[in-house]
Order: sequence, then C-alpha cells, then structure tokens
Amino acid sequence: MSEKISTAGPGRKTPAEGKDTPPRVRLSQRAIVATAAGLFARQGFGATSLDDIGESLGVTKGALYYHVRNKEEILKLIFMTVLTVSEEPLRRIAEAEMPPAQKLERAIAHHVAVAADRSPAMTVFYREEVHLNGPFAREIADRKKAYERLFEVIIEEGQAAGFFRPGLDPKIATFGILGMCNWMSQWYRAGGTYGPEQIAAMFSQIVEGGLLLPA
Amino acid sequence: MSEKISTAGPGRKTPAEGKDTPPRVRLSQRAIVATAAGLFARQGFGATSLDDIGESLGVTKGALYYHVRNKEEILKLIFMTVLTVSEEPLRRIAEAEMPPAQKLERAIAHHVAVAADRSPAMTVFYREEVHLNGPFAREIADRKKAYERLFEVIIEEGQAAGFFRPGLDPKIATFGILGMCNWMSQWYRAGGTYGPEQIAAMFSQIVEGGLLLPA
DNA sequence: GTTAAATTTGAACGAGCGGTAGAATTTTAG
DNA sequence: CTAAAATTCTACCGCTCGTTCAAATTTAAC
Repeated sequence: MSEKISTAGPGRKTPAEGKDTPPRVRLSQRAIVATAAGLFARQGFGATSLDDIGESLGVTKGALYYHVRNKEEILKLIFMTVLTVSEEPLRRIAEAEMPPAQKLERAIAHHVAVAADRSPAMTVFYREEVHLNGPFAREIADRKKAYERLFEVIIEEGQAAGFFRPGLDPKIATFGILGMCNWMSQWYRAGGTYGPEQIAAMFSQIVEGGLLLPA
Repeated sequence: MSEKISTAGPGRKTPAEGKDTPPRVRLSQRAIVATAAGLFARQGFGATSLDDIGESLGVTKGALYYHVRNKEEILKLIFMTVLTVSEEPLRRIAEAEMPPAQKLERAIAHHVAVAADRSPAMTVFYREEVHLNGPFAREIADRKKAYERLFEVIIEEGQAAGFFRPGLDPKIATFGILGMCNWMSQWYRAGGTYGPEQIAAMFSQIVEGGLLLPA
C-alpha cells in the first residue's frame, strides 16, 4: 500500500532539470493515477480498460506495469490521494480553539474545497468503493469513519456548548452535511456559476440557519 | 423500453391462483430486476455477472433471457422503477395547495421514503448511471432534472411568499437537500436506529431551521 | 561513444463474460 | 392423456480485458 512512491528512477534527471522542463509529461505513477481518476470518474472503474488509460497517456498498456503493480493499485492510489488530502486539514480544524459555528463552517469549506479541487478522484472515491477488497477496504472504511467522526464531534461540542439545537442526532446531522457536500460529485463542474467558497457559504447558511426566515 | 411488461404468460395461472399461491417465487422480470438490483448495489453493475443473477434466483443464466432482452435492459428497468415510484407522488405534492414549508417537508419525507424503501435500486440509480447510453440515458437525465426542478420550484415559491430566506440560489439549495437524502444510499440500512420518517424529520429540521439556536 | 540502467513495446495467453441456439423439460388448456 | 405453449438447460462462440515477458528502445553516466 505504501511502498515506493518515487516517481523518477536514477536515470531520470537531465542536468538542467528541476526548474524548467515541463513540456512533455513523463509517464509516472502520479500521471497514471491522475489520468485514470478522470477516466474512472467518467466511465466507471470496470468500464475503463488499461488500454484506455494507456491511450490517454500516449503509451501502450504494457508500459503502465512498470509504474504500477496492477489495475487495482491504481484504484487504491486514488483512494489514498483523497484521504491524504482530506484528513489532516480537517483534523487541524477540529482541534482548533474556535466557536463551534465557525468550526463547522470551516469544516464544510474544507470538505467542499476538496470535493471541487479533486472532483474526479472524489467521484471515484464515493462510487467505486465496492471494488476494494481485503484489508485495504477495511482501512479505507475505518479512515472514512474517523473522518466523519470529526464532524460529529464538532456538532456534539456545539450542542454541549448550547449553540446548536439539542436533540438532533449528530450522526444523522453529519450524514446530512457530508451528503450535501459529497453530492457535488454529481453536479459540480469547475468554471460553473459558483466557486467552492460560494457553494460552501450557501451550504453553511442552510446547515446553520436553515431556509426558514424567523417569523 | 416499454414493450411487454407482462409477468406471466398465457399458460401461467393455476386454477386456484390469484389469492393464495405465494410459496415459491416464480421467475419473472420483476424478480430478476429486484434480485439484480440487490447484486448491483452490493457488487456494482460491471462486477455482477448474469451467472451471479441466475444463481441468486436458482436458475441458469440462459433462463434469464426469456424474460429480459439483455443485461442492459435489467439496468434500464431498475432506473424505470425508481423514476416511476418517485415522480408522481412528488408531482402531487408540488401541485398541492399548501404552505411552502409544509410542501418542502412532505417532499423531503417522500424522497427519503423512496430512498429507504427502494434502497438497492436507489443505490444503483445514482451509482451506475454511467452505464446508460443512447436515448435512454438522455431520457433518464431529463426526468431526473425535471424531478429536481420540482424541489427548486417549491423553494422559489417559499422565497417569493416571504417564508424562505431570499438570496439563496434555489438550485444549490435543491442540490444540497437532494444530496442529504440521496446520500442515504451510503449509510442507511433497514432496521437501523431510525426509520425513514424520523430521518426525514431530522433532515427537515436541519434544512428549515438549521443547527444554530436563535441567540 | 559506450555501457548499463531505465523504460517502453509488442505479442501472446488465459480467464471471464455477455449472448445465442437448439434440445430438453415443465406447465397449461382441452 | 395429449398437444402446444411456455420455460429452462446445456453447450458453445467470440470478444474483451488484465496480466506477463522477452525483446527493443530510450536515457543517463562516464
């Protein structure tokens, strides 16, 4: 799961590299994963062949196997990417000293930002989880649950501090909030009417204040 | 898309049938679709073979082809089922004479009820849409959009009538609400702590009143 | 330029799957 | 019981796809 992540082998660097050689994208594990994420998001994991991925990269599928163990590993790497990008920032927000409402706002903003920024990977993350098996599937499930738990705790704190409506199950509220955000993978497109910040603001408005105007 | 939906052929009825013969489940299009929905939801469309479906029904895969044109049609029928069950009740709610808040509550309750009642089909509906193609894909997309539009209108009406917070884009609000509900396919299990009505009530509470207590 | 490592190619294999057709079996009507 | 219709089974075909591997090619170091 976490062996060699090195992208370039020994015979890879040009003398004048390291600051000005971005013309052609060298085949690498990262490039494969990024391209595959896009294809998986658009066509589905099962419906995307290694030939497809190779073609998108201008390479034969055989070449992929030098950088990646097999198709499953590509999928695994996509999942790892999403979790890696998501977990730590949220943990920092959860641990920060802040009024609950602000914590929740930032957590939502963070989650929406990731959903927007890593849109294809996010789509794969929440659609293709069925294709994971063995201990890795377990690991992902656990970390996902831990991630959700952070939202839960924020809500619990808000309730305990008397800021949030009591009696509302924090688990369900969390499911609702994450549902709102994660559903973005079904409609959000970069360059649309609203950017991530605006979407996050609207979601926060709904979640905190509700649609109803005070009578 | 809508040829023979008949479940039993001419040589099908037993003299004493029609009110007391439910012991063994006869193979039928409906049974195939129901079983397939469960398998598709659990393993994914692409990862479920016709052999799997046949085995779950105690039948060879060849038998399936007497009731269904091909694998794709099974998927199509699942989509039709979801839409058929969802559309009309929501339309009735949208057209009813009711205060906007109540309309929204009923719409949410309806959607949550469908999500809970048709959980596997719903999971397939929102996960395997990529596998549709041609005019059918278009039809589904259009009807889905029309369904969302009904929520949108309810919110617009609420804003116009001065009950709902103005300035909030009804499209985004709709995405948020439907996201909350549809996300149930990722966590809801029948027999859990809360039933559909309770979940719907909590979602309504969040969407209408928000988490924040009036200061 | 030469050499060794790194990377890619091209071809092939084997498994699994969707689909098909005719034979075989079951069911219903008379 | 019999014939016809309905339903299921068995066996098979062709195709796609993931994977492997030795050969060919490119790249980097000296």
